[in-house]
Amino acid sequence: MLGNAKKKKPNLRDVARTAEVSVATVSRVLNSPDMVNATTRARVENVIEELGFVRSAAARAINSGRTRLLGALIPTLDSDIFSSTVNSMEQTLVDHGFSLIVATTDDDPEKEARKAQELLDVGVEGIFVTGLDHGDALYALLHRTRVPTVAISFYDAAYHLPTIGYDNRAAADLACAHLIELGHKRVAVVHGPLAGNDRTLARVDGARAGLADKTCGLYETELSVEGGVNAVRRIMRHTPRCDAIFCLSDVIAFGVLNELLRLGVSVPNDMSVISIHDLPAAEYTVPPLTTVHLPARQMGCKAAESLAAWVEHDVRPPPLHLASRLIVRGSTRRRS
Amino acid sequence: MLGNAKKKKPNLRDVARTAEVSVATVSRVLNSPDMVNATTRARVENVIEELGFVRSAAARAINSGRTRLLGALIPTLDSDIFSSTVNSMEQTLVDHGFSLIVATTDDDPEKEARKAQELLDVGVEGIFVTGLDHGDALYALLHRTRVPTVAISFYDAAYHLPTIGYDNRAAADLACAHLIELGHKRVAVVHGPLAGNDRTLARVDGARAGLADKTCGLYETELSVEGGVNAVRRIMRHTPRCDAIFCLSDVIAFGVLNELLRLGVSVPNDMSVISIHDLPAAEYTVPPLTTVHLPARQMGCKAAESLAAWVEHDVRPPPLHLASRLIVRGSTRRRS
DNA sequence: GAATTTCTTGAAACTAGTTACATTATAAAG
DNA sequence: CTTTATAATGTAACTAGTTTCAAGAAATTC
Repeated sequence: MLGNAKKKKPNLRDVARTAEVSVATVSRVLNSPDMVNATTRARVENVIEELGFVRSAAARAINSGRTRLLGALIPTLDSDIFSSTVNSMEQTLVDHGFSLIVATTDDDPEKEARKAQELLDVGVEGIFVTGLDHGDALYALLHRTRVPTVAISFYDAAYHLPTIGYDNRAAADLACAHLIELGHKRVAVVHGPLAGNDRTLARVDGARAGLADKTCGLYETELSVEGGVNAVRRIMRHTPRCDAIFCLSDVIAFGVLNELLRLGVSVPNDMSVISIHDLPAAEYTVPPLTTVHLPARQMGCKAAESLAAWVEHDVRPPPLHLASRLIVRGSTRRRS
Repeated sequence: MLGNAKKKKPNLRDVARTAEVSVATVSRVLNSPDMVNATTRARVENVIEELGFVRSAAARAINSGRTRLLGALIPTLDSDIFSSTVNSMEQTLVDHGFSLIVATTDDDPEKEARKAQELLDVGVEGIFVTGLDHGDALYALLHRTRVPTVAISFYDAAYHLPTIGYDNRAAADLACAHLIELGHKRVAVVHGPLAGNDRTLARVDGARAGLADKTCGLYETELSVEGGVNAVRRIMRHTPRCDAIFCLSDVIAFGVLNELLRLGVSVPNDMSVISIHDLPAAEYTVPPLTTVHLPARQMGCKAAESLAAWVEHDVRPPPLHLASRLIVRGSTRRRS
């Protein structure tokens, strides 16, 4: 079983020789069968089958100058936050004849630049990056190679790359406005890691501005359910008298909700909880989570279409703002 | 801004001409700089920089016969179920110098075969498939092209492809044994769609066998939190007197837990809930979820290593069984 | 000072396809 | 029975790199 792969794989010339036709004819059988006489075609097709010939993608690419490959630089797939976006990206891209290479960066600029180089090495024709804040190495690379690149998860018309996403600051504002309108006075803000994460940073800015003096502390934690659980423990130690917790991401909110429940803190009676993202599960928590909906799928879809069009027709897409909107459910309540 | 991409991108020959050296020298500067005189190298490097030369991945691939691309056929990324596996796959693959193309199949054999063809068209050297049950078209394709392929999410030593995964049936058995040991008599089983999903099917088989006459109904629902919520509603209508709910997937269990809480059914006092997967969030539900741990990350990692080695050194990996184990937390309790 | 070794470099032949152009044969039109 | 059109196929030149082999120059050894 080990040594049966000895003979190298056949190429176009091998097929041509065996079928006693020219390479051009074989190529025609592959690409425009109608041009080839039915008898000849059948003979060639038999030989192809017989030899197990598979045409080299690289050789095709070299002629067309096209690889039909796009790359996505994503912080991580190991979280609901990006996986749905990547999913819809991939689905949309297929319709445009592209394949998607995913590369995770862990929000590390160095890793990101390295992976970007790798993407270019394998020949991607376009790149998706996440957020606006990237290392100089990446910018230099993108500039040098002029690869079409769109930035997702963040809308900023002034950015030097087309951005397709939502306004993270505005999303935080929406949530804050809701809390204030409900009469909240002491809001704890829980957010994921700030290091290298401009999306979170923008949300924190939005929260700071929107809450003004109604804040009672910023809590940084991991971007996970566990992170939310831990944050609640800290909040209860430091500012037990706060009346609302604003989570800058749904996954954190899930943990917060669970831990509050465990501690016997009633949501929304004793504590309001609000968040940003609106993951599918947000509708089914207890109580259902009030959150700012971010159109993650739509973003994946639009970004895919934009980059595909850019690569295909050389038209740089305009930045696209996807509106976020507040979804009021049961985790927030008016204070008396 | 539109018309500046008129001139085509420079190639090796252009660089050679401008730098007044041969193509071989330019190639050497790129691949083995030490062989080139420092002065010449500097000159060539300047020209490369100046012209913005980027070497064609396709042309390189054609010579090496390598694309360093692998493809993964995954039901969906839009769920925690596969995203962590894909994430660890990608991370591991990078260390071996491969890039990963993801292709989602929605558990549709036709879509899967189509995407497999697309993967081969772009030149992947190896493929990951999910589960064991695939369409004839896919098998034919894999057989014809002899691409190294490993099947994940399912261990079966007898399968014609190397499998790397856990024993889904045994995982269900583990959970059942626990329920029975706790004295449960009436267990409702909630599972995701069976159509084209051999993993779920195996778990259902395991549950049927393990539970024997202790079952009180099989409930099929969507593989989501919402699916779990809906299932509870149906269970309460049809078999309100059951004393345990066995969810064949954590995401369903999350919904089940939430809906039971909303209905005031105490877990584990009135109802035990057990599940399979052990997603990170399972530790932080209320109560913490008793579940069978599936080593999803480890699977991604091992699968990546196996396929990388197969492609690289032509050694077909042996099937690999990853043990699942019961994690007893707070959602199950002994019946009196 | 001659012989040998090492360092650089280039010409040309590869890799595996696609495609423009030429050629031949057959069929239809005049 | 030519002339013209059409279909089918082949030749060879592309695509963009890598690599082998040989040659020339410089450095080292005898």
